[in-house]
Amino acid sequence: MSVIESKILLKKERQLEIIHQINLHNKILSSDLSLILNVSEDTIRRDLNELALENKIVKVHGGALSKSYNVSATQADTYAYDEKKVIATKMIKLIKDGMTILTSGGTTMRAIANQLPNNLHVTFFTVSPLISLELAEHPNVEVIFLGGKISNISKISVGGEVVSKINDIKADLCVLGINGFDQEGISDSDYEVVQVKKAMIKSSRQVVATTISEKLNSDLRLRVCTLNEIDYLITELSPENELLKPYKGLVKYIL
Amino acid sequence: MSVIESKILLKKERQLEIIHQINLHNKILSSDLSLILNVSEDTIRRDLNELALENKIVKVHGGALSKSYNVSATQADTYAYDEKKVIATKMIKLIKDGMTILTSGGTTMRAIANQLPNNLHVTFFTVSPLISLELAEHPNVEVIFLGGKISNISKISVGGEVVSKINDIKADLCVLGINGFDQEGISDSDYEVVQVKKAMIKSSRQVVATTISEKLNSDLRLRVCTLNEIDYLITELSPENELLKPYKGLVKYIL
DNA sequence: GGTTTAAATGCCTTTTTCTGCATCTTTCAT
DNA sequence: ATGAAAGATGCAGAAAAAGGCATTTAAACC
Repeated sequence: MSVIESKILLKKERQLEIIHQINLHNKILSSDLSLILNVSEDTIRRDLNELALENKIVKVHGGALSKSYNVSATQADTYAYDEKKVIATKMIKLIKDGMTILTSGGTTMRAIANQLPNNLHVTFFTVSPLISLELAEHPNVEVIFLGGKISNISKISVGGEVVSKINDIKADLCVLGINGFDQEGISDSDYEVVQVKKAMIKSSRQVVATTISEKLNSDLRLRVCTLNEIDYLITELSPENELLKPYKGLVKYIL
Repeated sequence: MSVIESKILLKKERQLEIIHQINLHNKILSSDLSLILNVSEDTIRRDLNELALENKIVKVHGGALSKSYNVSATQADTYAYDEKKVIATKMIKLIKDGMTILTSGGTTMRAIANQLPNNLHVTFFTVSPLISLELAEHPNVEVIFLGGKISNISKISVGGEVVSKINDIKADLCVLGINGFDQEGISDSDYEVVQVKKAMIKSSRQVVATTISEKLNSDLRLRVCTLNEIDYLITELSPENELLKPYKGLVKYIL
């Protein structure tokens, strides 16, 4: 740790200290720096200007941010794609020839559909146009799309017709992409999506919840189901990971 | 760290956190962000506006959506895209507020869906996952997907269930993408697709056939309908073009 | 060491930015 | 169709940035 002495620092020293602080905290306020370094905010501002000009930091109103903190302009790719690929690999191990599988939408599900091996002979029921297309690329997969009104927000089909159609199905597996997950269970923020997911759970022998660990311990407005309704929880983490401890015993299997 | 440490965040930081939240949940409500980030909804709204302007997110009434809903194949590299855009422009002139429209799949239809002006209030019934997604981008369009088995080949839903569902609809307009077209009428090579298209024609007051001129004078194995069942023929050519002469009088309107 | 010179710093004033509030309009769901 | 929720807009106070100016400081030169 850098001890701040009352001694006066040279300009160069001070700027090094500023960079140090930013690397440490990813951000820093001009006012804090002024206090720490015992110079006026004007001086700090001038320092930050110089450092920004040298591309050492990112200057923002009120202070500065670390360069690494700043997201690249092109974040086009799916968020956390690597994590989702790990999840897909684990998920696919649960799928056996001849199964009937009910699935929702979401980018995690898309990764699963994408990674699916071509030799699997299974039937998928889905409410997501995107997933249906991804699945339809696999020659031995039968894809049934459960039609209905397409929600502008969630891009899956919703409404009474879908729900009643789901009720007529008896699936081996239900694979859910998750938005909110905590000790209380699965939650979501879209009323119509919740209705669909609830129906899917009810119509399946086993339920698999898939989510990247970041979504653990988040609670959204509407409840989809409780933890005891879930058979498998799949994240990109190893089952022994600390973050999964709270769910031990509450969910049958954690993969 | 995504953990909110200090109460006060810099504006840029806050916006990064917003993007993070959206990537995590695919969508987010302004009110939730206001709570999470401890600022007024006005500020959130301004942030969302900025981020939308930078094309980082998609803003909707009440919150924002993740931008990553794009389907792999981008529009621009579809075959004969320019021609299809011309067709789309002509086609869209036939659409009036309040209409119910029945559509098949195909890249021409996709161009139409893409070019659709945002102020149109119409209801689309479609059997194509791709078209449904494209249409769902338009806030004032209601999209109903007619579910069923997704054909691996044509990537639209087919089968008895779809056909009987179509029979229950009464649409103002049927917009067909065409594969084969000659003096005998419309033809196609996939049996299941033909069944669906036949049903669509039967359920619509008016039928619009759209095709690039390349497909004119081609005959495929299976007949979909004869020319007198078609109300409009739309190609990228001017109606006076030599290639369209053979169809004068056989089709009501050539655009 | 003393003087010169340029850089660095602090202070002040003027702009700009940010944010919340109030008001009015638009949109949405019932 | 109508009431409620969300959005847009203008305003004001607070905070931060920018630029000019004067003073101090550090270094360079003799």
